[in-house]
Formats: sequence, C-alpha cells, structure tokens
Amino acid sequence: MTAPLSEFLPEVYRRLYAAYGPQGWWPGDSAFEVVVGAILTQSTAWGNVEKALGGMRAAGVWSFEAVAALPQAELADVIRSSGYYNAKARKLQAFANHTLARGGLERLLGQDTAALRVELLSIHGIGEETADDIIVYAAGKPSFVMDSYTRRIVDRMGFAPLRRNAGYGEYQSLFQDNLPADVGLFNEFHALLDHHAKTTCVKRGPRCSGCCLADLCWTGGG
DNA sequence: ACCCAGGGTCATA
DNA sequence: TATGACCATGGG
Repeated sequence: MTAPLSEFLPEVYRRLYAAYGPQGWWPGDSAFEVVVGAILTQSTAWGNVEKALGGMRAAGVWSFEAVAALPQAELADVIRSSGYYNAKARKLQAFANHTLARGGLERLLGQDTAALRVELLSIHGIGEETADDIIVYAAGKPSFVMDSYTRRIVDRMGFAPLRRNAGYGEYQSLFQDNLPADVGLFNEFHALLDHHAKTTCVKRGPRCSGCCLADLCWTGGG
C-alpha cells in the first residue's frame, strides 16, 4: 500500500470489526483464568482448553495456591484434554510458585508494561505471545499480541516488507508502532485477526479470496 | 488416515 | 542466530 501504516492498519481494523463485530476476548471471569487459559492454549484448540478449565474448576483447583499444592502428576491428569499435559502442568506450577513467592498476581500485573513483560518472560513456560496475552487480557495494558494467524495475514499483505524469518518483535512492531497504544484496540484487533484467520481466510496460498481484506492482499505472487 | 490447533523449551551447529 | 525434536489430546 502506498498509504502509511498508521492509516492502513486502522482501515484493516475497521473492516474486520464491521465484518465480525466485537469478539469478547478473553473468555474467562478472572485474571487467574486468563493466565491459566493462556498457558493451556499453547498450540492447542480452545475447545480442548475449555474442558481442562472445567476440570480444574470441578476439582477445586482454582487458585495458584491450589495449583502449587497439587502433585504435578495429578494436575497433569486434571488438564489432560488440553494436550502436552505434563509440560503444561509444569508450566502452571512454575507460574503459581513464582507468583506466590513474589507478592501475588495483583502485584505482578500491577507493574508498568515493560517491567511486567520482563518478569513474565523470566517464568518457565511463558514466551512472548503468552506474555502479551497476559499483559493485554489479564493486566489490561497494551502490548500487541502476535501469533501465527496474524503473521499469515501480514505476509499476504503488500504493506509489510519484512525480511525472511522475521522475528516476533518485527511483526509486533508493525502494529504497535503504527497504532495508538490503546489496550481496547489491541484487545479487539488481535481477536478479530484470529477470528478472521480461523473462519474466513484460506490457510494456504498467496492471498485471501472473497473476504473483506481480499483487495488488500498481495497479488505479486499470484 | 492425515492435519493442525489462540507456543515454548531445549539441544545442537 | 536459527533450525529441529519434542511435548499429546481431540475435532475436522
């Protein structure tokens, strides 16, 4: 596109919002549930995560104290349906132990965004995407969430002259540096991109076909 | 039967 | 810095 990204990206957002409406992310009633869901959904369909969350509720494992107290093998059994259950049980307990040892979830999430992100990334099992999920959807602070869906959409657009194998931060900066730092916008934009990729956009090929962004997709490859 | 989901860690070069 | 193996269930 010839228009600057600061105009182009809001246009993408307006189209997605007009097409799909508000997405209501993150599903869940508490910061605890957002954090747990963010870990459990790593490379896993959300439906499988919901079953695991339901299992945790039913088992009374619904606080970081309870998560930390349960033997890891038992926690793994409770979250079985979310897949990678041994790895994820370890991650949940790492987060629980870290949080309990350092003044609780409220203290953690109450920091400024930069300090919060650094601390989240220091916890086993929390990478960049999960950290940004937690910052936006649990802490309510702006840090644009990047994921494979959004990268796929970006790669199809003519506006992104990114190098091959561009990293998380390069894709993230594309949005973050060209949009107002508004957590409500970041919240909805990521959810809309995710919904768009899952429901409408074709998974492969150089461009979308017949969707609200089709005319913005890169046509140089076919 | 095959593909992949709202990733991250760890070993290796 | 950058690849690749590994983690594992459940729905299409």
